[in-house]
Amino acid sequence: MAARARRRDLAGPATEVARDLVGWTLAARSPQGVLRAMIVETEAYPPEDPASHAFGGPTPRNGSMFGRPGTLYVYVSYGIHHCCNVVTDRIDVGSAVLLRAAEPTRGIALMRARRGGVPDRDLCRGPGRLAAAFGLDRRHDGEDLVLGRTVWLERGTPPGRVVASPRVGIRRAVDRPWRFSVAGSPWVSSPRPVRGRASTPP
DNA sequence: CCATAGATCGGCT
DNA sequence: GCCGATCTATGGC
Repeated sequence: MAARARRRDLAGPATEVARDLVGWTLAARSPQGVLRAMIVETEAYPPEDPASHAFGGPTPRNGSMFGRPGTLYVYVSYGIHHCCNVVTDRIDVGSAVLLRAAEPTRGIALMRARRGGVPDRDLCRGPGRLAAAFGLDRRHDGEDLVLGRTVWLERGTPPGRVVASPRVGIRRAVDRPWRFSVAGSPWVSSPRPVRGRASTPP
């Protein structure tokens, strides 16, 4: 059924992989069952990007960003939330894609339980919410999404046009349209992409 | 619908 | 000390 993401699918410039990952599925196995959600929003953080955690070189926090393509990088945001990234380039490069939002497809009951009765639309709408719904945290940092049996990716096709827009919540390099999302999807986090940036909305 | 405050941790980008 | 790749609750229009 679902074809797993291969190493070569995830290897390459973050801007390209970020666009490719829209429409793919993030999957995780827990004692209570398998969770799946279709990725509808990503952001690229290439190595030369001043807004990237990897910009200043490796540290204990971002070390997994410098791993192989397909490595999972999970960091703590604002001391409370967790955010999940897919490493996309060769070892020691420091390039990743932030998973920002997804449309739940399997294990929705478990996601609802974990997310405390929020509307279904908000289960995975936002990077912190996505990590919470999947139960991912710093313990999962550095896991291999290509060979991993608890967290992995499956290839897919976007359900609509993929549009580019400026990234959310950063102050440096705001001019780079490195946020990719499914145009018009209700599962995409706000602010919604501005029309007419790099692609045309429906 | 929008704006704002507070939570709470690690890096200094 | 300050600020961030965030989210939630609350109060106002």
